[in-house]
Amino acid sequence: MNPIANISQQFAAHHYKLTPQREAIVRVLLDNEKDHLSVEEVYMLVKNSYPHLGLATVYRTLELLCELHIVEKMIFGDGVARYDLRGDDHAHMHHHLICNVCGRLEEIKDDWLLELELRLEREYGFNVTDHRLDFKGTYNSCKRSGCKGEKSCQAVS
Amino acid sequence: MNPIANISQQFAAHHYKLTPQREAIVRVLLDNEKDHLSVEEVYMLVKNSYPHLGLATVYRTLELLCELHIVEKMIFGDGVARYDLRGDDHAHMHHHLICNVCGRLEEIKDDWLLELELRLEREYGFNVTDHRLDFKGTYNSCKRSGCKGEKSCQAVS
DNA sequence: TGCTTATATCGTAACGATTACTAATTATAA
DNA sequence: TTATAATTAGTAATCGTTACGATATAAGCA
Repeated sequence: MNPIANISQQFAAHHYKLTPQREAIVRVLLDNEKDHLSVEEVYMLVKNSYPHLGLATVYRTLELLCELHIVEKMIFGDGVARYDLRGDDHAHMHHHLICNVCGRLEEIKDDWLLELELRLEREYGFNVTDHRLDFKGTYNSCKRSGCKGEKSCQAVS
Repeated sequence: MNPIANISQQFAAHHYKLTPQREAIVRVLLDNEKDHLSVEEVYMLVKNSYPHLGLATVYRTLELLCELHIVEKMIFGDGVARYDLRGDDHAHMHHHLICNVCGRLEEIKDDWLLELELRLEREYGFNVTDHRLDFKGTYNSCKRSGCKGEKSCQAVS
């Protein structure tokens, strides 16, 4: 199914409307599916198709999309929240490689932790609904070419 | 070695001084080693032993401790940064279980990912210096007793 | 078609965590 | 002691985010 129609249905199912503003925001997310956009980035991009749209609407719409589980909010510790469309296929598998040198953020679509989740269930009585795994380190290619300086003291995510 | 003396040495080694204010803050961290305190929490606690201490000093000191790798800054997405003493033994193994129901945060001191890190080195040319793994889910005990309502839409960390 | 009510938007003010800045204080060194 | 550097306190400024009041749009109904 056409993703916009699909999302429109999800809105309707929860008695929300897919207004032109909301649709413009969703299209930006669809067009940048690979990225983890911040609110400000979405705001800048959506201005191209809908110049009049307000910042507060972006905040509200992203929160709504999050509530409907269409996007996911992620906090990487860089001071801004980032949002990501969650494809139906890999519902909750968020593995990231974050490079100390160039700051690049690679997403890995692979579930490496199923076995661990079973273990948590057994040993801790903890039923996992979501997980997130971030690796901080250096790409060998970056180390050789030395693109940029290292970032300051920061948590992994 | 006495932890305060140890930390004092690390300060000296980097041409910093362990002032009374800094020591008071470090003691609060030592006394609450199990918790992940926010700046505000440290501030409140340190007021007991050093009532005159200013908030900015807490910020500065925690940043300094972070720079010296004595504490680690963590962003859990609840709007505040949290800090944790990093014991010498488990330098960078941060696994958390975050309960949807009661909000409890359990830390797991165990390195489950050594094999994965080797794989990243081989397959991605990525050398891991740090990682973090958060599981969001429900303790079976909480599910049964139903302590509190579920939190709003939030990222794992 | 009009009237009513609910929903959504806009722009901006308020908020809260963090950072930056200035003056005052303390330690260090000559 | 005097000069210099490091540290602190207090507060103003910053910045991402949220809340608010007024306006606009859509839906329901006579």
